Amino acid sequence: MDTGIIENNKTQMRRGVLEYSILLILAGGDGYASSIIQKLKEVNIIVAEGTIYPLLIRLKKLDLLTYRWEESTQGPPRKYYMITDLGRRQLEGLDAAWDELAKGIETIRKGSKE
Amino acid sequence: MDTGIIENNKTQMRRGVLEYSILLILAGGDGYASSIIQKLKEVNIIVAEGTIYPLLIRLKKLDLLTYRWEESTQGPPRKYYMITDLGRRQLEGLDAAWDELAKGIETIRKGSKE
DNA sequence: TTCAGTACCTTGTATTGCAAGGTATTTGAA
DNA sequence: TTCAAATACCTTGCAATACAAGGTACTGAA
Repeated sequence: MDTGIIENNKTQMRRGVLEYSILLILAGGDGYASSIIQKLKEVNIIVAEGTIYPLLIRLKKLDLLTYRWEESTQGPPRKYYMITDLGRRQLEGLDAAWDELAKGIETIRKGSKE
Repeated sequence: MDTGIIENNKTQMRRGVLEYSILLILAGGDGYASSIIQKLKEVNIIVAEGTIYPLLIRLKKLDLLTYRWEESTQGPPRKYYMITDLGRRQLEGLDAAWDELAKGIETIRKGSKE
């Protein structure tokens, strides 16, 4: 595996915000694994299947998500995930955590250019 | 160990940007472990010693940092780390990676509020 | 019946933040 | 001199987790 420093760090950065991103996406509408991956890809956050499935299961176990099965006209049934009330509440905390982090980085960034 | 979902996620978010933050700080002036921890704390990025030492060693091995010893008037000598030319070049890539991620999150965020 | 497309999921590995614990130097008070 | 506190340095082991790789199952068309 290659993993330049940058590539590796992108993975690390992604790591921190994946759960947050998924909750954000589902707060905007229900989705199933592949559709979530697709939405993330659209904003250049690339995630593998092997990452997303365990993550959805974890969030479900924490009662931040639930799901329902839904038939598809194109292939096997889909597991549509929905955010719960608890999930929405936690999402507020994550919003705040992200804001704080982004602000922190901005501050350091400005300081390093004086 | 407690680890609410939020607390845990803060750790995860931090994880992704630690190397980046350290390089940013050192791009703004040399520093030693404790002074770096202090600067991070000032922007609410809390890091333990056990995190920072291995990280500095790793960045040194990658030639993104070097160091010099310097006497202190207050305690034992300090290992002052300095960013290298290679480090500065990599930092540009990390800047871009961060911008991309932050933009991605912003986009999802807006989408989830329609 | 076979194949392609889509969806689901699991296992094993590598990375890495952090708690906990340890060593060494300096200073100053007893 | 001796000891404690403050300040540095560093290492070990654990837990969390992204991902590559590999697997199962359903549908519809050739």
